[in-house]
Amino acid sequence: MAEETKVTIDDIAERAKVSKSTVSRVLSGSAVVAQPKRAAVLKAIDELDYRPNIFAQSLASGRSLTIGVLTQNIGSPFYDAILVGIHEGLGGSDYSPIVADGRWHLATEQTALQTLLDRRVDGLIVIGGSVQGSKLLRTVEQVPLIVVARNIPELGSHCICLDNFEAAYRATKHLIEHGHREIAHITGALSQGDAVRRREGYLQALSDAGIKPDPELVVEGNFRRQSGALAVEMLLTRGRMFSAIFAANDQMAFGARLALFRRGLRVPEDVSIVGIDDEPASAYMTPPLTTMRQPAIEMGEAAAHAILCLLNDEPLPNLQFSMELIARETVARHI
Amino acid sequence: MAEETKVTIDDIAERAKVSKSTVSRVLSGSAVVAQPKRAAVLKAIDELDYRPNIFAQSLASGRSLTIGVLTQNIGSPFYDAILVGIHEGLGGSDYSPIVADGRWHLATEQTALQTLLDRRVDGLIVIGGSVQGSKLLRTVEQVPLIVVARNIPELGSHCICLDNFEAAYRATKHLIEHGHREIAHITGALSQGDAVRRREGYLQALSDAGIKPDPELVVEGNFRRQSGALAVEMLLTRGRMFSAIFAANDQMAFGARLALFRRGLRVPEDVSIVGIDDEPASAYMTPPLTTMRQPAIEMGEAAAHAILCLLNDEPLPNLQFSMELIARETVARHI
DNA sequence: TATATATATGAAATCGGTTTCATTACCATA
DNA sequence: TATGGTAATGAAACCGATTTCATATATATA
Repeated sequence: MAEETKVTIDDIAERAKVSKSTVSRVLSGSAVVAQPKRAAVLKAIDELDYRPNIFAQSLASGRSLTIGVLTQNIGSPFYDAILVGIHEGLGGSDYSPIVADGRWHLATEQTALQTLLDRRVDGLIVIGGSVQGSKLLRTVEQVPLIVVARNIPELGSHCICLDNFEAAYRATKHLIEHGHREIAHITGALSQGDAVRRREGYLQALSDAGIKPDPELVVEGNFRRQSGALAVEMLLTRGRMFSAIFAANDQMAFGARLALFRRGLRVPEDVSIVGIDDEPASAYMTPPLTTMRQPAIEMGEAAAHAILCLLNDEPLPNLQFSMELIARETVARHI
Repeated sequence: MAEETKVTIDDIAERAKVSKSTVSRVLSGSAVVAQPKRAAVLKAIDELDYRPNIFAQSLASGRSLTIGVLTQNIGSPFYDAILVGIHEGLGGSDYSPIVADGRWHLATEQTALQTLLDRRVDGLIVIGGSVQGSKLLRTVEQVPLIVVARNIPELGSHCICLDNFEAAYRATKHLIEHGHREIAHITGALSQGDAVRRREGYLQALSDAGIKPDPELVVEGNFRRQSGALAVEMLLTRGRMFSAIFAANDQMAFGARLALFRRGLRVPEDVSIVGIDDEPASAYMTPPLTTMRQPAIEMGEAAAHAILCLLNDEPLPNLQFSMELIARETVARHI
């Protein structure tokens, strides 16, 4: 491409009249170097605008200064928010994240994981996903691992996740407390544990309130907007009455809200809605969506910090988070 | 961490009874290897589950198999959509993207750029941003570069961008054609060229229709939802009548829509809205937002393909994209 | 059959650092 | 003054691949 007079550590050593060992030492601070020499080295580095070759560094030291991030769906607000947090949390450290996308597809996910491992990441953050815990367990022997937004019992303390059951329970209870009894539920993809647990929380809240769950009122979605709209259509054609909808995430709540709009049903006057996530767009739905807030950015940051701790053999900080009910304007009292 | 009997190329060579040169050759396909030996090597690789050390590869070959992506705002739907496209476009190739975030902050952006360069990326994709063209021009001498969502004249053919002037012109014209004459405009952050060009398109469309632009009807936003809401508040307090709003992006259109809702103004009966971007959420606004579609994912994919072409010394494909009007339900005829 | 050419392979150099180990210089203690 | 210990430094080995170059073998040509 161009002149590209590559400056190497030897050039610095020569110019500073020291050995490359010494240059390496001032670079990494791995040993004390006499002040005059250190100064000479620094000066040479500056004058030649020297940039250590990261491959050579990695090869020799065995560290890549890279954190692998395995996400499931780039472009999804919730997952992206976690990524934001991770970037944030890694900022200032020497580590750069390198993210691979599993696209909620097992084979893709495994390939992505392998790619990350092949790149010899120093740490791994897995967001959601469906790779078996056992496989991850094997991974954890190779590289420090933190799991976000998914609970893997075997990995207990290394998981940053929330109580999905409880979140759903509280969301549903919120509706019940507003007088609703016919509460529909749009589930997430039931192949995912989170979706199942949320449904259980919903069911439990109903029975605790003495309401007999009606199977006709729950329809399976897939966590995406469109499925929320479809679900409402289905609910409506089934003909069962309902005064409220608990959607397993905000995306589906948006979809549901649009479908209701199409049918001329008002929110919240005719139908109340509660979602889960509190993604950035939720506050700007019309009307603003009542939802259970997942602190996605904070969780991402926590994951980054946790990985850094693991890398420095420091004890893990507290990784507990909980959901918070954000009562906005999509829930009305039902008479 | 564990047993970790690292398998190296020498182990493979030994087991397959060939030299490491030969192993390297079958690995990279850089030269013909006799069938029996090739088979032996492959067998050994498989049996030992050998994974080449990427640092050693990179150090020796000078290639990192890594594409740097400099974005400006992880978590923003539009930018994230481009990232999705890039991931998509790189999938299947041997290259992995590594993304750094400039956060629309010059110093941060320069640091991020330097990080990417220090990591010796083989190619660079810059999304938006404000680093001077001249600086990028110097960068382009070090590494193949593609710029997305920003036009840098000096880099002409390496830019994937759209005609913002025209998009704004057509969006405004769409409103005019529906009988609107008092059309407000919420600009983006005017420190960004895109925002300026969109405003110019808006202004031009007005004058071409013989409408005298009213400075009171344009308010500066910053491309974020909240600024859209604020802008509407401001417009309303100014007291100037307007029957339509052209927002420089969808995010601000969402904000505007919420503010109108708060004031009891109906969309589109009382006020029509047009945005720009057509981000995924736009189709789920209530009512669905009329907007100019930017093919973000496609642009990201094109950027990835273009970089790959550059890397293979192939000619660049066509990088022309254009915006398309997506007429949904936020524009009504004004009498 | 002798010679030229092409093909497959291995030995060794190289990429640019880190790290071990030995050496030297210096200071404190006996 | 002799001895032990410490601190700073350089030489050289090493990390694990790619690539150049030389060599041996096979094939084609005269």
